[in-house]
Amino acid sequence: MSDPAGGLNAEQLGAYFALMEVSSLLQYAVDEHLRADGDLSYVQFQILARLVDAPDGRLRMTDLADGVVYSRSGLTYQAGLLDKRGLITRAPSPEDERSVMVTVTDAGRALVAHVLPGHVDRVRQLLFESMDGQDLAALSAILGRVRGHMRANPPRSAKPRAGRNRTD
Amino acid sequence: MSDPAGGLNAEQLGAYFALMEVSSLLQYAVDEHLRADGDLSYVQFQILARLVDAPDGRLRMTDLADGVVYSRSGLTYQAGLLDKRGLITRAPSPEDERSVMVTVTDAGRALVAHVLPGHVDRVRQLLFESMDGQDLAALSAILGRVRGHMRANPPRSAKPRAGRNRTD
DNA sequence: TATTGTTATACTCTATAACTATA
DNA sequence: TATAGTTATAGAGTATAACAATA
Repeated sequence: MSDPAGGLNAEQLGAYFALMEVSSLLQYAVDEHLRADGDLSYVQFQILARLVDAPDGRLRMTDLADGVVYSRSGLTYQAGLLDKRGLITRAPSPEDERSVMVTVTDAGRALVAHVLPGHVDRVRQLLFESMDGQDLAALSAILGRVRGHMRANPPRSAKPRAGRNRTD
Repeated sequence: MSDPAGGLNAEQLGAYFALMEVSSLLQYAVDEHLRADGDLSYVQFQILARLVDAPDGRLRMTDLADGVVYSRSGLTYQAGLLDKRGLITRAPSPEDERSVMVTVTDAGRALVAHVLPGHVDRVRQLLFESMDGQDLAALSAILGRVRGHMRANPPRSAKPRAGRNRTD
């Protein structure tokens, strides 16, 4: 039942396509809003939001990189942009001189606060307006489980390693 | 962040984050596979897959553009790459000389056939391995409804128009 | 040696506008 | 005039590898 000819049945295929289209449209809409309302990409917003949620508004670069899928250099690039705009500051960590502590500035907090209502509003309008409480509970449960499964089973090389691990 | 004004409750926020993470990881995994196994981006795979599904393996550029969110020039760019590799051909439509008919070649069909099993397998492993029949039915129903809602309510300007634009 | 982060570089992708041609 | 598609161009974003500094 779950593997006809090693593939997906019609319902699974439909769910897959629906998921891709929904997330794509949602991503597009949210990105557009963040850009128009705060001149932020979704990645930049994620970085700021994480910092706002962190104790003292600070995180190490490495901690920031976890969850944001990109490479280290990609994070450095984005952090550079945010730094230039005065939304974050970077300073070497006193505890470990190799690390860089990233801190949200007041301007950064203000921008997140400015952008958040509209952001959340788009998500509600697009994603939740056509769902009732039961749908929400079901979706939460399913996606939560899937997320856990995905985190546990990185398909091949979800994240690049620094050292050995070179086979091609 | 815990109480966004007029926004989402904790469960909604959690579902939103879960959706974004799941789709992001799935997109990443699928993209990686397509690139490794067929040197195709997800967009290119979508184009080829649409053509394979189309009658006679042919579609106009405009028809291809619908559903693939990108701009016309973006589609031209991608089609150019596929053309160069001999996976599609392009020829002016006999019916309407303005249109360009895109056709999958045998090589294009072969590549899709080559890549599809692994593609579908990744989706099954990542997305459906942790779901039972009930989950699948619920997810299908919910996402199908959300998709319909999203298609009916483009947030602002989901697709670019040729003529006059807003001034904000 | 391993880890943290930056830089240099090259490449992919996307969007805008100007352009051609057909209807 | 409106539609279909291409081209030129510019910009954002990402990945890789080489690099420096600290543990």
